[in-house]
Amino acid sequence: MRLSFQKQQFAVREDAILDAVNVLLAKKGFDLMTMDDVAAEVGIAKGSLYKHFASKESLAAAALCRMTRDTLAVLAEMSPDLAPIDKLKATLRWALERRLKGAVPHLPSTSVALQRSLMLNLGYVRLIMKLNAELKQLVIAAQNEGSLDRTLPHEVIVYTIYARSCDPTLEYLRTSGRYDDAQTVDYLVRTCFEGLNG
Amino acid sequence: MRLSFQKQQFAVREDAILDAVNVLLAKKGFDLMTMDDVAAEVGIAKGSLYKHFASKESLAAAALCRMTRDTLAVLAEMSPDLAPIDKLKATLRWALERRLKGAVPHLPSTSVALQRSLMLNLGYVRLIMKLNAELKQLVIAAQNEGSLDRTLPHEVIVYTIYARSCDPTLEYLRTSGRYDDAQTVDYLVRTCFEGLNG
DNA sequence: GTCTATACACCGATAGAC
DNA sequence: GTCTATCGGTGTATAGAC
Repeated sequence: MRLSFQKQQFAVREDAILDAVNVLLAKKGFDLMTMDDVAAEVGIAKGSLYKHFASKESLAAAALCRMTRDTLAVLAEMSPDLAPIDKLKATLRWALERRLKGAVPHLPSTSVALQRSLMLNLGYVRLIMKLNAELKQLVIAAQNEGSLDRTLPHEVIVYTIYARSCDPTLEYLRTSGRYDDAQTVDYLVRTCFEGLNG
Repeated sequence: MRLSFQKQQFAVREDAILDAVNVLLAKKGFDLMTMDDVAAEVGIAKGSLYKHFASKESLAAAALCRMTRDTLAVLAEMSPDLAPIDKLKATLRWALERRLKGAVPHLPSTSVALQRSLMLNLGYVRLIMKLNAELKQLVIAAQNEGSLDRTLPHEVIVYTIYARSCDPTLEYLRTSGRYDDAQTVDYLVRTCFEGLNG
């Protein structure tokens, strides 16, 4: 069943809003992002935002949900032949490349206020738990293959990969200007899995 | 030359203010920390804060300067017999244990606003550059000894250690409640240097 | 130097016309 | 559903009495 023209327009507009939110979250963080900023970036009035989203929190939650869904889609589309360890590396690589393109990192550890409200958002919690479960399965499979340290709890591994995907080192290396993007991403992925000792 | 009683009182009061700032920065982050919060935590009036510090930014900068000085002191007091790689590990371990005790992480990657103002604070920049220089020397020495990967730029190594000291993984593992503090710190230090592959 | 009181600006959210 | 206008609340910083 096709969507009506109005519904399509509505969906397109909403996607544009989420794009703006993504840019602003990456640039200023949740606490410093204002609804005026979002409205200006989209090019609509502030009041109109509230016809699409009930609050600033739900706006951010929607943007983060979309990104989590994208991550799940990337995982789902990977070749089944790929080894678990390579799937994990590819996912981290994808997340870092996406951040380089201006996307907000996965875990909004930047704002306690946002974290709190997200934990109350059922849709977001459901998605993040699904992603956690898939990553956990990959970690366990990689441990069984011997490509990840068997003595580490999978929590430690999953969180460490998450953290690396949000790592400020990415920004620091980029602003230093000494390495191109591909090289930077390589360094981050490699040191995450192989360590600094070499 | 001894300080007058008044001067001593002033210094003690100022240290108490910085303690409060440290607690609040760790708990709420810079953007959400208010001067009312600080005043309430110290137990003085908000107006009095401005007799000690000119602005919220300079207040946060002073707290971070104190912490950076502490880090430099820890480095200075280490036994000269300790291998460079072990000094680096011990420094990371110290930073993580300090965070577990409620201290703010070194790099305020949590707030773009704070980062900006800090880069304009000459005192802070001088301290952080001194710390960077010392860490860089340790990294190079460790690379020469073969205990750190020689193919990695020292920038990558130094930033990665910094990032690990601020890593949200610490909070996640703690709130999971599955490991005690010592175990948690061990996991973080070990995976940083040895990687996840084992 | 500490307090109370306040100036001034900004933000999230809403109201109401079209 | 989009706009303009505005309310209520809060935050930084300052003024002025003591």
